[in-house]
Amino acid sequence: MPTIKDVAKRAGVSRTTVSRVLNDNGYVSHEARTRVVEAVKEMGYIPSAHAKTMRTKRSGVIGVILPRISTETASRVVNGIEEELAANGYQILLTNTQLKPEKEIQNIKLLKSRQVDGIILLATNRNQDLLETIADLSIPFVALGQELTGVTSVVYDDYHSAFDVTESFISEGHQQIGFIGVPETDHAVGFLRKQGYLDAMAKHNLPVKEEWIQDGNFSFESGYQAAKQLMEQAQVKPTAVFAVTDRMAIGALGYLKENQINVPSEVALFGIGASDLSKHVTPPLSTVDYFNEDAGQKTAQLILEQLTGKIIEKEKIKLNYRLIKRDSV
Amino acid sequence: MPTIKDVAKRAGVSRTTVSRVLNDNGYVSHEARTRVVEAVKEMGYIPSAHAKTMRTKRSGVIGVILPRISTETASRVVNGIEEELAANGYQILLTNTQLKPEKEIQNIKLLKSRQVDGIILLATNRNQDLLETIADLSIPFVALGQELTGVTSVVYDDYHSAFDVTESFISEGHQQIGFIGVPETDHAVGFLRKQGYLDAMAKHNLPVKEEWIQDGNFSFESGYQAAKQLMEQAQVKPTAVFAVTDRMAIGALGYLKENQINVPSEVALFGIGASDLSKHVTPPLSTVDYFNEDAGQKTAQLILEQLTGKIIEKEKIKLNYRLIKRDSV
DNA sequence: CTGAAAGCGCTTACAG
DNA sequence: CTGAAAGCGCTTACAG
Repeated sequence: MPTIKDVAKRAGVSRTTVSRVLNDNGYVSHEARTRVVEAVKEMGYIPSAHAKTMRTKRSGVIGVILPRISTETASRVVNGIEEELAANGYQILLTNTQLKPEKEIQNIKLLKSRQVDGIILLATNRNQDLLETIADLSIPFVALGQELTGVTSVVYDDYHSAFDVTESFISEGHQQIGFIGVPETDHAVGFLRKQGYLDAMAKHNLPVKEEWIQDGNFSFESGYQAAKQLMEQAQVKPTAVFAVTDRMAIGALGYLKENQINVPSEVALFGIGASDLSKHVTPPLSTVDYFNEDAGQKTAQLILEQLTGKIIEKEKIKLNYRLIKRDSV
Repeated sequence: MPTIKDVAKRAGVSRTTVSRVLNDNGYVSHEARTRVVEAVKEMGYIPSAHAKTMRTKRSGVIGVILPRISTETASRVVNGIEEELAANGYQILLTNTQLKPEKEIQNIKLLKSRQVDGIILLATNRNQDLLETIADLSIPFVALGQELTGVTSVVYDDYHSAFDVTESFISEGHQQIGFIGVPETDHAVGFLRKQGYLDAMAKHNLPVKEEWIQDGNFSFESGYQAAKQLMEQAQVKPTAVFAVTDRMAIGALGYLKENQINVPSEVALFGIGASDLSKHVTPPLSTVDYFNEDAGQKTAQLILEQLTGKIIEKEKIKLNYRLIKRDSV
């Protein structure tokens, strides 16, 4: 691998001059510039990003921490982030935590050791350890998906969207509404969405049976099992089911179809996520679009603002959403 | 940010000693070690990966170039790669080309400038420029998805799987079989799968009408349009349709259902990819499982072998596949 | 068992 | 317009 020294020698100039040509800053005579450009091309010279980073304290890389790499949501968010960041000359370094909270902290340190200029975390919890690690960090940081205290956060409107879904069921005449959630350690998906459901029910004076509330774990299978519980164990069977993710909703749909329970006439169904899947199952699943790409883009913009020093104080941004009603209701 | 110098001062030793403790190599007295470990903890010292890379010429990072980040296939492959690489102490740097061939070369250079120890490319074409760029590269390189001449490649068995799908239709009595492919610039998906289809037809002396062969572009919509062409334009209508990707197959399914064409009794349907989607549409789609995670893992293993110098000559690995027959046939 | 010094490949004041 | 020199934060012979 040729270095800047080799290029300098070949072009008959100093390293300083080569650097100036490469970065297009400072005065360089036309003739010198030409010789350098030529040498670079001839030698196939590629500057070392590490040396540059070390010297300038800027890597041009943003670290992105995902809970899991192979989910539609994550993919879309990353697309939004990537687009915005690439347009501004930044690259992404992706890591994933396999949903293990301890790996979040580990990954933050790893990214820091790689001198990333900022970190975006798709958050799934609000552990104290995590918050402390972030507080100790001296680089721009944005959390997406959970509101973290003291941290610039972009969040979906989990509460209101869940509220709206529930109210939409109610407005269609449903009174017994089942709920498939996830554990509340995931504050956004587990707690807030459930709260939206409960508050909507309460607002319309509809009692909620304990047995109507089931916990899943994001998987199809857990949605299937939750639906089974709902339909086989409950004294009063729900006429509508709200699952907080499309995957679980579709798992539930599988159970219902398997047992000849018609959707929507016997049980109406709603999910969240606007996944490709939701559009193509039969009947098409009603769901909530969280505009994940926009979320990624917005998050990237916040990082960029911090990077360019435009903002100092921590921001909280709540995103829009949209109910998509399809034949499952 | 504290550096190794600060730690050394605090611990009352030289940088050399700190380095030895950090990397656990060379002799260090128990006492000195203890002081260093303590200083590191107290100061929250995180070593600079860049400085280390620069000095050692090893970054511990493997670059992975994806055509698109938000596809199920890519996600699964990355999962397989990540798992294998992480287990061996390597990290991943992801980039994506947005399906633009010129960005493949650009990304290779970018990764090289970041001193990655190796590169994995999920390939979509076999351009001469690309091959030359790879040949000039002096680091381990593995292509996945296309057989690239002179490059260690891991490929799916596009030809035989397509052959088998077609023969499976034939064995069920189908004689008019439509085909939804992609342009042949994608040698694996465009050319080989079509060849498998054609050869299976030929083997059974079944003529193939030109109008039975349609090109899509991987999208649902293109599958929909292709099916429309197939069913509305063809003189002799197919009784079975083979789409080379699940997305296109499901697009086709959309068209068929919309037009009350029963699947499978009027038109049988097969895809490739074993996507989540395929399992959950109605009727469930028959498809081919390419075991993407295993593919990623195998690819990572090849990179690791090159990294540790176990192999020199270029390898070609063809992966297994499995037909999954569901109610769409 | 320990440390001084060189060097990885860049950029950036500084001096001319 | 140009270059010599210092320095970014590490590791690694080498010498003791």
